[in-house]
Amino acid sequence: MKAYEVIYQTIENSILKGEYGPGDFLPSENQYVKQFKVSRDTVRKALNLLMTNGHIQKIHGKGSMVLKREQLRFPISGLTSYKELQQAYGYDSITDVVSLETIKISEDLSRLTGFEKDEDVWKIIRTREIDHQKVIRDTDYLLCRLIPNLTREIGEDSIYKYIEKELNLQISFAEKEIRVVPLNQLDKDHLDLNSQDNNIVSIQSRVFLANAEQFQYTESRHRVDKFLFYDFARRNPSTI
Amino acid sequence: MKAYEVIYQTIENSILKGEYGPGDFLPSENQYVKQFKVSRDTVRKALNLLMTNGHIQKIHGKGSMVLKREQLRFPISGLTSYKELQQAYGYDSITDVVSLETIKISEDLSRLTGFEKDEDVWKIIRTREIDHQKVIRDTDYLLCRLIPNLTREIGEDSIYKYIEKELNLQISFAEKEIRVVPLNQLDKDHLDLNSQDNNIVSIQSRVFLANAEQFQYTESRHRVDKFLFYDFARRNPSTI
DNA sequence: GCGGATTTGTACGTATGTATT
DNA sequence: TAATACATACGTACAAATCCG
Repeated sequence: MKAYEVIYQTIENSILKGEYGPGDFLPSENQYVKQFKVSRDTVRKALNLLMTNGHIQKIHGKGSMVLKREQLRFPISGLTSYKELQQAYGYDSITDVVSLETIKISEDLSRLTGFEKDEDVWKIIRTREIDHQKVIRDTDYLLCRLIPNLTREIGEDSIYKYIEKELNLQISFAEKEIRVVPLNQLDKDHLDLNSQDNNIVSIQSRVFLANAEQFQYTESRHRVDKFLFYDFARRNPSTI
Repeated sequence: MKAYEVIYQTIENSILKGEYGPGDFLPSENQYVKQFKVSRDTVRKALNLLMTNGHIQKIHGKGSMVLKREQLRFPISGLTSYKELQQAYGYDSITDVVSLETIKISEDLSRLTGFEKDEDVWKIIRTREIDHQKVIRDTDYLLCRLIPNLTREIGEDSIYKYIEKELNLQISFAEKEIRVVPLNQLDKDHLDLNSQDNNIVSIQSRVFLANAEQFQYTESRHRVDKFLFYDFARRNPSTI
């Protein structure tokens, strides 16, 4: 592991363990230099990561203050996958693979997904059951060229885990749009809805690898009362 | 202006002008070192900023590729204020100040807003009219201690501009939650709603200064059909 | 209010590692 | 293999904000 990653994780753990609480100041950069026997540059990389992730606020001339983060959030931001969320928060949750097939991208699908026309893609539809209610319906399109094999088992577990751990592809960034749209027939067929519902939350995202190649388009539809988006944002992005 | 900011803006402008299109590679770091007569460290800060803002993707061993960003998005993320959005996208838009008063934070309000009990705050309610329809209703709470004066005129223009330009306070980060909730009576009283609407999008945010002091709590309620959240996110936050 | 100590921010330079072509 | 380009790491110097006596 890289030096700044080791330092990042060490400090993050000490925050998560409560060794430093909200409002406390971390040791100074120079103290960490001595502790880890690295250059200040390396310490600063770790601290800047902690800052962009919302753990601390660096204050010029004072030090690095630990922030209080509201717990038990649903961070759809930052590309966290459903499976990771489920594990992190221990939801009583089941994924059901409704369908799995390969199709060719049409002109309409090309506009929607961002994939080139005539590309071969996997199309997988899944529902997510939380507390014994089906409240999320995902439709994924994944590039066959990059993900040659896809099974129902992978779909029931975690596609992201498969892509990163098995295929060793590096998922890097995503564009995402969130809207509220009318229910459609597929929602009614596959989800457990409330009688007064006429809308659903739609999250469309295009996901890219480190080489800027798009490998996924997803629409994730959430029953409105089960949807919560939490975001931590900096105004002048993460100073560097 | 700082050296890396100058370089950032120069490169950003050349991208926005179309000098480099999607898929093109920027000059290498070393070429920028020569061009701007700075160290490579400084060039890298500028390029990393471009990367976190979604303008480019740096690819190890290859270079910095310009990404295609979908245009005309509504980036509520990144703390952009309503007024800035309006100016950027030229919406035909009017802000109406419904009420403006100072109140003392009660125990309930303390839990909601994150402010300490008994703090004095401004409470300002505003509606936003887009294309001649009132579709957004904002309720802001602002700390009197930090923002001593607030007028209807400032509320009609831009509170953020006032805070940053006039008071010279540095807005730094925010936590934000987005939900879909039932309409309430105030929504019905102050907004132009569609007959079939029974829900509204609620965005709650707590906003902090560079010294980690919270100065604002806002709930922004959007008519569902006028709500669009656009987000650009990196998986391993902005490498540094 | 001032000066000095501490702490973070910016900038420069150098060396080496790793991915791509 | 060699050249190029980005990534990591170390070190130094000075600027700017904060704190305290």
